[in-house]
Amino acid sequence: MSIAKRRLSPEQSRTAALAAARELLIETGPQAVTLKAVSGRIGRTHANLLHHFGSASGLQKALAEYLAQSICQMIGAAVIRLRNGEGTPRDIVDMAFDAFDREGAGALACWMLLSGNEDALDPIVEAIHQLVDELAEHAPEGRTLHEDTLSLCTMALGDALMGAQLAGALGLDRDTGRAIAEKQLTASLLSWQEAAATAG
Amino acid sequence: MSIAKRRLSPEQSRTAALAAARELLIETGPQAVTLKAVSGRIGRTHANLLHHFGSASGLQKALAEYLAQSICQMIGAAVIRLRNGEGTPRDIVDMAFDAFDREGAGALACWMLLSGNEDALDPIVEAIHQLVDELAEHAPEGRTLHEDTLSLCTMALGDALMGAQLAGALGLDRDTGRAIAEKQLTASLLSWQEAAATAG
DNA sequence: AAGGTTACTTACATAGATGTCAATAGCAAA
DNA sequence: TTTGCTATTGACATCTATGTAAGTAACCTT
Repeated sequence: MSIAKRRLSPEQSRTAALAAARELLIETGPQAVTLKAVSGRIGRTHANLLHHFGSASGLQKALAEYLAQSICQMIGAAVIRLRNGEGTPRDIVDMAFDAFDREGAGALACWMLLSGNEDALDPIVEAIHQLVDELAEHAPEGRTLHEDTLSLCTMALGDALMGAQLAGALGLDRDTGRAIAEKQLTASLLSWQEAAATAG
Repeated sequence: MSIAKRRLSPEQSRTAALAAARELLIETGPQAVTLKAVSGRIGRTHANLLHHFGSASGLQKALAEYLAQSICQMIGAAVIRLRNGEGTPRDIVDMAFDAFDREGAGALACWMLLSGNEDALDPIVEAIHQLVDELAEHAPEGRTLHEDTLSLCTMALGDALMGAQLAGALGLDRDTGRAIAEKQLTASLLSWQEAAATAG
């Protein structure tokens, strides 16, 4: 009766599902990431997703992990490039803002928190933690990026969720938030370099 | 058969419902603000809420309006007090952060956006717009608070949603976000006062 | 080729949220 | 008191998301 599809490896299935979930998240928002919608997009049934992810919140958690890791990898690489004199602070700012905005990390994090599914946020925080730790290894003594990271992530999240509406209401350009963040990060990095020059 | 409760005026009913909805929002999050939960808390039925608010999204929109107006009124008063030499910039920062955090405005705004119910966000943006317009009337020439407002609201929203987790992961105090915002706002206000002193 | 593992499906079950509608009854006005 | 308005309720209907269970079939191993 049932015309079973070609069998995919669990790994392939999970990857396809997460890609579809990510698309839905970015296109239509968190509410659109349902078992039915995701499974439909990859040509399977919702029971299939339950088979692979155990539960709906299992899928959410896996999506969080997937997004957080790929984004943090991207940002980490950019920071290291900046250390080596390639690129500008603006690149970092843009990347962080895009991660929370266009890449859907903001919507995801927000979704997790609001749905009370707080432990599903762990992968995101974990990935940020890991990124910062890694970056700290290359930092000058007595100076960390922690406060800059906090400030940048906070502004990027807020901007992703409400930036467009706020800017519109205030008669400002859409990228005013980015510009402010860039100014702050640049100033902070400059003071850092000066401190390092003085110390060295 | 049915033992009808004492009849309240539509105004009383709406007020009681909105107060209950606000409590639920702050205590348990947006997902808890359902017709059943809200009506149960004020001792009515969910059909009663539908009678007064028309629909579930009608209730949400009314809640948004209610929160936005009360919060903006509070902040506006504080800004004016600051202008008159009473209080510190930190008061403004605290108020904005609390509005998005403890007062539930952040969760509400986020909820609106994520549920695709974007027009329900209008009252919030409208209230902010109104507040800023009102404050602008008392501002020195050629200088507005718009960028400061954007920056403050953005950071307050981001901090409300992810501040605790981020600070924890980065080994920072919970109020680091506020401290950063305070530093920025203070600096901006100082440059404003200097400019005003030079011009005057 | 035979058999076992398991990806996959269909069908069913459940729970919660939203919404409709007719009926009841509190309250004010006549 | 009587009458009209409407706040309020209970019962019912629907829709969506999630989850369960058992059967089917694809693929790998032997």
